[in-house]
Amino acid sequence: MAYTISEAARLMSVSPSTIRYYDKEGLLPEVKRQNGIRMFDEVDFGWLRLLMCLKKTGMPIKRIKEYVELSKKGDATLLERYELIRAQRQFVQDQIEQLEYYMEELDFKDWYYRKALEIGSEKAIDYNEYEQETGHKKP
Amino acid sequence: MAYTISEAARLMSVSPSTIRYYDKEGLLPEVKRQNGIRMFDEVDFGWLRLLMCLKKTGMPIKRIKEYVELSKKGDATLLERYELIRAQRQFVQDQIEQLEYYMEELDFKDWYYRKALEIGSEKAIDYNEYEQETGHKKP
DNA sequence: ATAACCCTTAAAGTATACTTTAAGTCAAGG
DNA sequence: CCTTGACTTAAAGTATACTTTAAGGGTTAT
Repeated sequence: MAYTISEAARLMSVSPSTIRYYDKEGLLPEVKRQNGIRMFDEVDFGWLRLLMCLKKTGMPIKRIKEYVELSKKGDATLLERYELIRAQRQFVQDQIEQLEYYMEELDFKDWYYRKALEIGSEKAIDYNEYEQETGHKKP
Repeated sequence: MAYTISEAARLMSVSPSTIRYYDKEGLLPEVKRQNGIRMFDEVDFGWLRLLMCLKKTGMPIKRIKEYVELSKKGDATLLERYELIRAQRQFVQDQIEQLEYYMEELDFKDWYYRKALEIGSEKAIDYNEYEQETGHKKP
C-alpha cells in the first residue's frame, strides 16, 4: 500500500509541509513519486518512525541527516551508526534521569501548594513538615 | 551572601547574558542592585532553581513568566499556581513515559546493529531473533 | 591617572524548526 | 470544458530562546 503526503502526515500526526520539509532536508531517502507526487510505502514509514523517534528524543535535524547519509552508504558504516544509536540511547537515559530529578522538585512544590491552600497562606509553611509527612528530602 | 551576575551564572551553569535575558523578561522578581549592579541572594537562587526546573522540563518562558506574575500577587493565586504545578508534573510524567517508549525503539536498533556487525551485513538480519534473544517485542 | 576588568543597556544577530505564501500542475466530476 | 481539490516548488515569514555587539560606567591595581 502507498499513501499520499497528506495521508502519511495524518498517520504520523504531523502536517504535510513538515514532511515536505524533512524530505527537502534529506531525512527521507527513497521516497518514490508518481507523476511528481510523493507516494509513501512501508519503507518510508519505517524511516518516518525512526525520524520521529530521534526527533522526539532530542536529536537535531542535522544529526539525523548524518545518520541517514551513513545508512545510504551501506554496511561500511555499520559501526558508526551503531555508535550514533548508542550515544542517543545514553542521551535518552540521561534525559529520563534529569526529568526524574526535576520531578522531585515539582513534588515538593505540589506539597507546598497543598499545604498553603490548607492553611490559606504560603507565609506560614514549615518546610520541615515536608520530610516528616512524605519521607522525601526537600530538594 | 550575595553574588554578582557572573558568579550566579557560574553557579547555575548558564551565561551571564542568559540571566540578564531572564531578568529582562520578568522571570526574576526582586533582584536587588548595588550601584545599578545586580546582586543575587538566596531568594534569587531559589527563583533561578525553580526557573531551571520549569525550563528543563519544557515549560516555555512565557508560561514561566505567568507563574512568576501569579506568585507576585500573593495568596490569592495559590490555587492557580497549584494547578500550574500539577499540569507541569503531569507533563513531565508524560515525557518520561514517551522517552521510555522511544527507548524501546533504540534498544531494538542497538540489537540490530550488534547483529549486523556480528554478521558483517544488515541485509541478512532475521527480525524474529530479536524477540527470541531479548524477550522484547520488536517496536 | 590610567589601564584592567567587571558591570550596565538597547538593539541587532543567530540557530533551529518549522509554517505560510504565491504561483503553478494535474486528475476527476458535473 | 472547466472548476474543484490535492499535489508541487521556492522563498519568505514566524516563534523561541538566546547571543552578540556597541557604547558606556564605576571600582581597583599599578
